[in-house]
Amino acid sequence: MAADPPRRQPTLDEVAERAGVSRSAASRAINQAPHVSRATRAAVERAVKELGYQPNRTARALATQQTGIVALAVSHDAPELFADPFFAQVIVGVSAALEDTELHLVLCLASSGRGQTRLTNLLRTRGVDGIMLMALRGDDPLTRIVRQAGLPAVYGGRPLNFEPQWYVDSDNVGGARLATEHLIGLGRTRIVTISGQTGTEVGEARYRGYREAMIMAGLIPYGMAEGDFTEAGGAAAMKTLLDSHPDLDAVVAANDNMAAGALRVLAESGRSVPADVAVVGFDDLDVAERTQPPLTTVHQSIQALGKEMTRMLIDLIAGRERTSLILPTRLVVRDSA
Amino acid sequence: MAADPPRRQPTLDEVAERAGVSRSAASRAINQAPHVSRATRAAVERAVKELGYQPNRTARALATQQTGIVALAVSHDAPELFADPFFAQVIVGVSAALEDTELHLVLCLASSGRGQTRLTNLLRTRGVDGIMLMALRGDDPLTRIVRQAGLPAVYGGRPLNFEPQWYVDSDNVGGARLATEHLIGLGRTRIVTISGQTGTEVGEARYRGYREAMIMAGLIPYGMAEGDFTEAGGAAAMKTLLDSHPDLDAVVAANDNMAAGALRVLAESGRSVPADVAVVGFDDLDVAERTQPPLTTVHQSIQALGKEMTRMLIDLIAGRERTSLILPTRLVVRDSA
DNA sequence: AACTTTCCTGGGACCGCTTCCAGCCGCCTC
DNA sequence: GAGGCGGCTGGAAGCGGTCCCAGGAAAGTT
Repeated sequence: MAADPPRRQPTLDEVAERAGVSRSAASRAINQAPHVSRATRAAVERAVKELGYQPNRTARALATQQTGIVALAVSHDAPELFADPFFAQVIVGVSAALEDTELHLVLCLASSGRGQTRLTNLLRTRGVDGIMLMALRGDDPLTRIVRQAGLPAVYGGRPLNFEPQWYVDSDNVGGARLATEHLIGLGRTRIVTISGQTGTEVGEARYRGYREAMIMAGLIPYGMAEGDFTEAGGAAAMKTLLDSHPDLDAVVAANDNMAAGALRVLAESGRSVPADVAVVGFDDLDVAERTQPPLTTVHQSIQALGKEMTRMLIDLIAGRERTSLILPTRLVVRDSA
Repeated sequence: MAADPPRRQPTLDEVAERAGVSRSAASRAINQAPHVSRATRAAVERAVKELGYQPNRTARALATQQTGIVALAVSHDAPELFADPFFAQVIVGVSAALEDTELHLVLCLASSGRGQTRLTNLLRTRGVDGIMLMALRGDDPLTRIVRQAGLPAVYGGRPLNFEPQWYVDSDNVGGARLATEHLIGLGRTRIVTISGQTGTEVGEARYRGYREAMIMAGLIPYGMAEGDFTEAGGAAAMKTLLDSHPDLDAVVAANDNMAAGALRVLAESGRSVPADVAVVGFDDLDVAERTQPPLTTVHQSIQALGKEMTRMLIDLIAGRERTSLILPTRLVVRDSA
């Protein structure tokens, strides 16, 4: 089945023998440990080179009790949702952070019951040194599983109703505030918001940011409709708001997809953006550049999120102290506001 | 650093002791091996339950010489390109196939030199039982690395200039033929094509399919411009073709992104689709449903690709015979042709 | 009742590496 | 020149499983 004859990899014993030293000495030399004479080190290095030796990962893991593997678990109702570019961005960030370590990444799509069982096994059998979790709801069984495993765990975003000990999150409140303040600075006062699901932390946080900014400016939160983070949901919410608040002059959408939906409905209703109604989104996904007009939006770096989660996990595994992290967001001004 | 006191997992010895049997007996009972009395099995099962025992993955791996891990390596010039939904689809397929096995997936973004080194190490240190490779160019150093590792390896798609022993590929030639024949069936004769990079197997194969269909219908391949699989590239190619063949009446694009670019340029040039010019794409990505008009395109299931690759790899690891696989494509007729 | 055969059993080697520890050596100090 | 101190060294005990094998008990055969 293997492409080449499965010629066994040389072992440490063989290296030691060839170098004329003991296995312990060889091990020490290979691991750059102290208490190795120059001569020994040189002999071992030569033997390693000649034999093409590579220490066996599994054996080392068994001895050190460290697998050199971290898990990234993505929990989602339907595995198809994994296709969201969001996760790809996270993975790119994670990989970047892993790049200058010896760690490898196992990816767990833990949506189904089967997937969760597999993940549980992986943790309980000590198959990984630590884990990163994304897209959890507060009541997700994964949180319990992870807690029980007693392994370092870093959350991406905060589940609702549960503050993990270690997490990395975008500053959703601050971002929404930024967006709203921008509109206020433009002289808008009848500012409504299209929120995400109120059952999610992101949804709640961005809504909170909008409210805070309004109140701090002495304005009343003018109107709100709940969306579901999709283009269609944004469109529906926009219609509702146009009915209830026909004189609105700006809208803060909790993400770009919904903002795109809102733009579509506004165009259909004959309002011009940004003249009649200013719109700002959130996320700064690709779609934001392609809407008509291009979307002013709040930028958050998903890659950075993945990278920081990974760095944090690495530190935790190494036993270093860490505290949770909230990543800044910034406003990207285009034409819609 | 761990959330809970790192209370050691119970070991097989402890289970054996508690069950009042030897370690070997306990091992046999746990692994459903034969030669275990009902009494022993029951005692062991009870002990396992009481202790919450889970065999240590690493120790087992060392003894069996099987890690229970497979790698999916993605080689790409820039890690950002990983954000292409294509890979997400592959991963979903792979995960689905892995779901009813004990195998786990490690994901390797092996674009950079660092990434390649890491992958090489993973293979040479026997960190995985097998590997799947995607998006390779024929001269990719990975092919050599993988060959040397002597591990079961399955390719997704065929690199140019090199036919791997085991691969799963979509029927690109057949798909492009299907698309072209559809246009011919519609009575079009001045059919041009926007190809992918000629340096890629996919690009070449789809171009070949177009040519074959034309020739078999007694038509001459009317014109060709090379794109790069992006929307912008497709647009540029379309402009070129409109200049050189102003009377063209149909275009076969080697993927949906380029087809979308072509549609845009056609609209700008005042031609109506499909009345003046019929357009068909390839891939059936989400974008195909959202173009104006919705795109007739060749559907290939990327998830199926991932799934089949994984099944093949599992078989190879188990020592079963397998031969490469070419997955069918089918035409999805929408409005653009 | 003696002798196979069958089924279980536990002992122990082994997978390949890390790491503790006692011992050895050379060198410095007084 | 004896005692002390460090740096290296190899032996051996681990990490936590799998699995071969010899042997013992129970069952079946004459």
